[in-house]
Amino acid sequence: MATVDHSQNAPLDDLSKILGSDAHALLDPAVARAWIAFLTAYGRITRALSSELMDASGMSLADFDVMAQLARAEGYALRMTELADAALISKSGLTRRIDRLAVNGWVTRRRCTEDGRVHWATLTPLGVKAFRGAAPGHLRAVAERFGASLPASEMDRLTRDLIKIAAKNKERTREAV
Amino acid sequence: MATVDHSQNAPLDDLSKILGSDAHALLDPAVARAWIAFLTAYGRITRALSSELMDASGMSLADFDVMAQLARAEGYALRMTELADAALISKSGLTRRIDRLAVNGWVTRRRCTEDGRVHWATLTPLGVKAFRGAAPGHLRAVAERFGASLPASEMDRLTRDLIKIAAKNKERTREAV
DNA sequence: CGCAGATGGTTGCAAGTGCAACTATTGCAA
DNA sequence: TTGCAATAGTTGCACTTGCAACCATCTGCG
Repeated sequence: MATVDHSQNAPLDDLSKILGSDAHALLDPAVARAWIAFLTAYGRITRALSSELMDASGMSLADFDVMAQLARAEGYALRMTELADAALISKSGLTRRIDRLAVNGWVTRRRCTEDGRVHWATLTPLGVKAFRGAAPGHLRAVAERFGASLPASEMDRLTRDLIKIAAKNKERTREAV
Repeated sequence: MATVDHSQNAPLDDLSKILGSDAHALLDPAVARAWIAFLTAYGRITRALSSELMDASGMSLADFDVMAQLARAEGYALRMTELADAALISKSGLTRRIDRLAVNGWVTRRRCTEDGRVHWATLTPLGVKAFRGAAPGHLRAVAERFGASLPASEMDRLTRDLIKIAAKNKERTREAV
């Protein structure tokens, strides 16, 4: 899940040994450092949050995401495709995730009467309860692990930077770099 | 891979509906926005880089990471455990990844003569060649997708922020939030 | 009508993953 | 020496995942 390096010291200098001195021309060392920090931060924080959430609520991070999407939706319901897009997972991944959530009784799948192709995933009352149980601990954990690392003034700037990065990579199709 | 929300507008306000007004007490809305932006940026960028790398070099992002670690190591060799730590994957995951890289002829596994428990994973000449072939495109893609999103002045600040976040989550053990 | 093409979801498959249990080897102590 | 604990890696297992192929349903055009 990480690339190039994970210690914070000049990863590109190390690669110059094998790539030659044009390594710096390919990737600015400052960008390389940021990239490594990004991957490291992501890996550590999701690993920690994921096991905390699983221990506390028997819910994977992906489960929580899907349920959170439903929780904020009108009537606690979304079409499968909408939900997959919102949760950034593939359609097939969602199909099986909903299967599992349905086994827990947290979500139901209803065929749409107006368009027989469409299925609505809906949070059940039990699912609402499970989400209400899991959310406080998880949100607090995000606050602790992610929010508390930076002063509030930095947070908005970080958000802006990340949104720019996300925007630049919005395309789902990947044409030549 | 995302949590709470993926659109940029006030995710916590949406959750107040189900969690009650104390949602804001659990997680500052500014932090929630940053968190969502973080997850979205990560998901999009790794997805894009991953398929570009695979198309161009038949190498997964994880393969590249492992090979990059070896590329920067003394003699292009590392012990299995060192390598697993460096690449942030589990020992078992590394065992199997090295199996696959070995099938390609990119890496070999040698038993250490001094300590029979230890195995050295080593980049073969073919592996060096493969890495040299893959790296320029991948590094350029990182520069394009990640680096080019922000002015150079922002990049260092972003790095500092991310390092702080990573540092806060360094522990491998997860005690109560 | 009626059938081609688009759209929504699910399933087959071939991976990848981590945890826990296992094997091999070493090091140390009685 | 013998034996046991620690260390390095691998393997069994159960679970996820995404892609591509597939089935079901709808839409629109002839």
